[in-house]
Amino acid sequence: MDTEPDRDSHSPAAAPPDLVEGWFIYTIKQLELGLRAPLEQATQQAAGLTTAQYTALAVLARWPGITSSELARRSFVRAQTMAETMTPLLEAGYVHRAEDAANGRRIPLYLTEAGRAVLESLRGPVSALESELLAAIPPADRHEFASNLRACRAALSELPR
Amino acid sequence: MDTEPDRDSHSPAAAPPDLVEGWFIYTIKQLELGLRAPLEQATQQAAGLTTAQYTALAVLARWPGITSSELARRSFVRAQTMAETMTPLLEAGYVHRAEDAANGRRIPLYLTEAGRAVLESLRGPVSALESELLAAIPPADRHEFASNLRACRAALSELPR
DNA sequence: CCTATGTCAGTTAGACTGAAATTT
DNA sequence: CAAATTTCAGTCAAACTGACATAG
Repeated sequence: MDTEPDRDSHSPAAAPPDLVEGWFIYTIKQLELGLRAPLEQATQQAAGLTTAQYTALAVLARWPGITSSELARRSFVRAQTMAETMTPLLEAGYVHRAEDAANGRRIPLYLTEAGRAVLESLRGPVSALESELLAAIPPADRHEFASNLRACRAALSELPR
Repeated sequence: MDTEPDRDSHSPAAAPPDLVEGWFIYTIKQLELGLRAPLEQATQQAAGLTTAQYTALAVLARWPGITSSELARRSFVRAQTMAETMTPLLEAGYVHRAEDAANGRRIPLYLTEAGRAVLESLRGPVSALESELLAAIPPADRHEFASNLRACRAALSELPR
């Protein structure tokens, strides 16, 4: 698996094995691309959601009362993008906009019961997909793997703009 | 970091902490989104490449003689998408199309010297970005982390279509 | 005949930038 | 006045589907 490629005639001096830096970056990109289709299928047929909407709901489930802008920052997209993602979720009644007494601009968001239900309905299909990938990791490594992946995300959010 | 969110009034019985499955899937998505802008900036200003083009070159560096279709499969995109990504790289002279004596349909692809050079010129900026993220992982874990991440990618490529 | 590669064409989800109004 | 949130509007890279010729 992922053995070294053949070094053939077109590689005069044979490129150094570490020519390809960025393995982490493009592996992440490949994973995201590869997950896109099966996740879209799962979320679409189980709940009529796009993956962007599913992700927004999932993050919102962890951070109830968050605003759309904050949700955008956590998700590494612009506020305008998140607003577009949220619109159908608000219309579908999966998300509720509350008023913030202390700040007229902030609009805290919450999952509704319907929103929680739709997320719950996706647990099966999404977990199944996730499990198939995580099955490739030794059980003893999984907790550490998860925390390291989250550590990368945290580092990413602290990058200079 | 990533502490438990407040359980507030809108969560009547307080959702179970594991309501949000799919942490792996949406963390991957967040990482890809968060990496998009800084990577685009690095590749664009150092070499005038898009991230898709950079990724194609990086994969091609590891698998010289691969065809566009095979490259597409490895990258989890359709053949048509990869063809579009390749076109500017061929025109720029970063990639060379060879003839396959054994099979008139297959067109093996190779990095040219210019292609290798442009990849080399990106090592610095890309590694810098990558290093900032990987710095969040204990050095002793890094090798294991890399191999586990690749294992997930391998599992993904073996998913039933 | 069936499959895979390569190519032309059109489409779309989901990001982006720009700009404006509102509030702290 | 500066900074942040929300919203309207337009744009774009980069994926998608469909169709078709050709090689094996």
